[in-house]
Amino acid sequence: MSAIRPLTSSPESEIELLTQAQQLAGYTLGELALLAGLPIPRDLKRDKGWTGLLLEQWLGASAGSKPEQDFAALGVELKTIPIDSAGRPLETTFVCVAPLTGNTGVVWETSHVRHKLRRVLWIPIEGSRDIPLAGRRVGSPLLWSPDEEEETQLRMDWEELMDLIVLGQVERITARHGEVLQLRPKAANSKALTEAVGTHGEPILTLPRGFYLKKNFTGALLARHFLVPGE
DNA sequence: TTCTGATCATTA
DNA sequence: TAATGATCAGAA
Repeated sequence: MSAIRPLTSSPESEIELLTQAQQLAGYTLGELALLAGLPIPRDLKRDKGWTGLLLEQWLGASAGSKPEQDFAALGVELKTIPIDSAGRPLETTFVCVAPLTGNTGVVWETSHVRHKLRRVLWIPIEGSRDIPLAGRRVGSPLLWSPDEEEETQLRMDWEELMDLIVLGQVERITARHGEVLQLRPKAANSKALTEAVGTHGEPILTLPRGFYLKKNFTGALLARHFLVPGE
């Protein structure tokens, strides 16, 4: 019997990472915050990224705002995902910012979306707002890579959205585009603007956008993992 | 009740 | 401003 403790350096293998993640399953966010010496906010209204940062610390992710995978040496991205009592996602999952300029000739194979999602460590976490933040439990982790079907779904949506961006239609894109991947604002507020391409190829200013995984997609991949007998 | 558009904190 | 970490909250 040994106490759990945060990894102080980056894990050197997927096994080490997954093992540590499995150790955290069942603990509450309050317990993990206390053991890590982090203050617990009352709720997430002004600390939306708190859970993600807490788990980063426990798993030895390279902290900070580097445009890299969380575990660069392993090629693994960490994602916490809030779930309801039935294990279904409560929120969409942010993937990365969408490039709105300089996209002539871009292809799926070298896209940021594909790179980010190549290998993901999913950590489900109880997210219902009627559970106090400190009482929310961490679930069993899932180390995932998209299968052929998932990759096809992602590529189709990505190509549709990127086509619209390249053609100057970014402001006509809504969250309803895409079956599993959607484009939505990703900004401090509605006044934060970035450069994009207009209808006639001219530069325009518009809201920064991000790619998000829709709940049907993440819900299915979690369900596939947790419903398979013998796993 | 769900979903889309908007928003919050922090670090370069 | 843009990148990281995401959830909020009003409209549908």
